[in-house]
Amino acid sequence: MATTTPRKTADERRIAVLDAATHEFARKGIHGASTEDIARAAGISQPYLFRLFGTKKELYLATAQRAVDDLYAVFADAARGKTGVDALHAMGAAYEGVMADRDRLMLMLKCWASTDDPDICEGVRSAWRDLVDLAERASGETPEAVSAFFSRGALLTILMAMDAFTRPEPWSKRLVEGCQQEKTA
Amino acid sequence: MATTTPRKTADERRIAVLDAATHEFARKGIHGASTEDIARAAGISQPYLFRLFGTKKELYLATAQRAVDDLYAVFADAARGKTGVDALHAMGAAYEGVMADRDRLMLMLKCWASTDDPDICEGVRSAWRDLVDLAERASGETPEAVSAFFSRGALLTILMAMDAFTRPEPWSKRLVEGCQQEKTA
DNA sequence: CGTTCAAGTGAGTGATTGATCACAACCAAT
DNA sequence: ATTGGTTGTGATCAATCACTCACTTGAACG
Repeated sequence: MATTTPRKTADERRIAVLDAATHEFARKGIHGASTEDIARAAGISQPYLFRLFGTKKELYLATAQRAVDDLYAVFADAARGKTGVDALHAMGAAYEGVMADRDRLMLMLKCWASTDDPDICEGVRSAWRDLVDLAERASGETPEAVSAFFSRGALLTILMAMDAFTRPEPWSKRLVEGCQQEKTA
Repeated sequence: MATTTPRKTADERRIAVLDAATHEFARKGIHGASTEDIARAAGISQPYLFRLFGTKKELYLATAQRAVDDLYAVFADAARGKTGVDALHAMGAAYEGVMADRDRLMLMLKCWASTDDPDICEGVRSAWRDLVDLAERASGETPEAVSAFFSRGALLTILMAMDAFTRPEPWSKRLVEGCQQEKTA
């Protein structure tokens, strides 16, 4: 009656753990989320999580890295073959798709706010450096336009973090609309 | 030889605790900071901290509330007697002064990213509602202008969180300059 | 002095958590 | 069938943390 236990490769488990960790870290942050909850959500035991990732912080860094790598890929795909404001518009439109994945965006926002840990801070800086470089190279636009692009992204991310889209209010709707209307004049 | 222990009022102690809590919460967040560290930094024992604030979360909410109240007062002062874009410019200039207080800004950013707790989330929403209302009423500007104002503030806050001002890099300088140059055309 | 109330703390507690280690189960190859 | 490597876990530990309780110290007042 012993049920056979189908095994999976360590890489499959790693992905499952990263998925679970994205969800948990996005809600409770690195200090609030527990490795036990993550392991349970990933369907493995907690000791095995440490075997796969060594340390809670390493797991956190890996989770954040995957999120930002995905975002970079999305932006690069969107901008491919486009130049100027077209590239920025395409990236902006792509970001709206990214925002559907609330966990991933919340995780990144939490990272941006995690200045206490130098390793996390360094990862965030290099991620932003890459994203800014991509936006500048793909669009060839002025610093003003690039800044406006990232400014809007920052505001939209914060608005999404405070549930402004699932529980909209007049003021938040106005902010979002003001964000989307770009120089229609 | 027993040194006299000069006593202070509970309100004085509360302020000292709020100061210490602002610093600790700003760096490590609500889950990462410990009440013992906060109490020590405030110069009192940890049990007395609980007598003064009841709960760690209540202390966190009080700390965040004070920070946002201060910010609101700064904006209201800056905009007093001004209208239109002048009001927004004055508020923007005042925000640069606010950014000198890194702890307060980091605390607010951490709050914006704290979506897991409904109480904190509600406080953040009402704080933003007040700030947006103030900016709209004081300036009377279009949603586009108000959104641009808050967008820039969001980006600058995130940039400050990742030490972009104390450890500037070319890409971050470009972003900041692009933020400051507003419609010079 | 004696009373009273607020300020303040030492000592502890139950619960959680990151991390470790010994050990078991499964599978492929010789 | 034995070997060896990978997957996977139960049990446990040392530390930390939010929070409590009993208790003490100081000051103002009659």
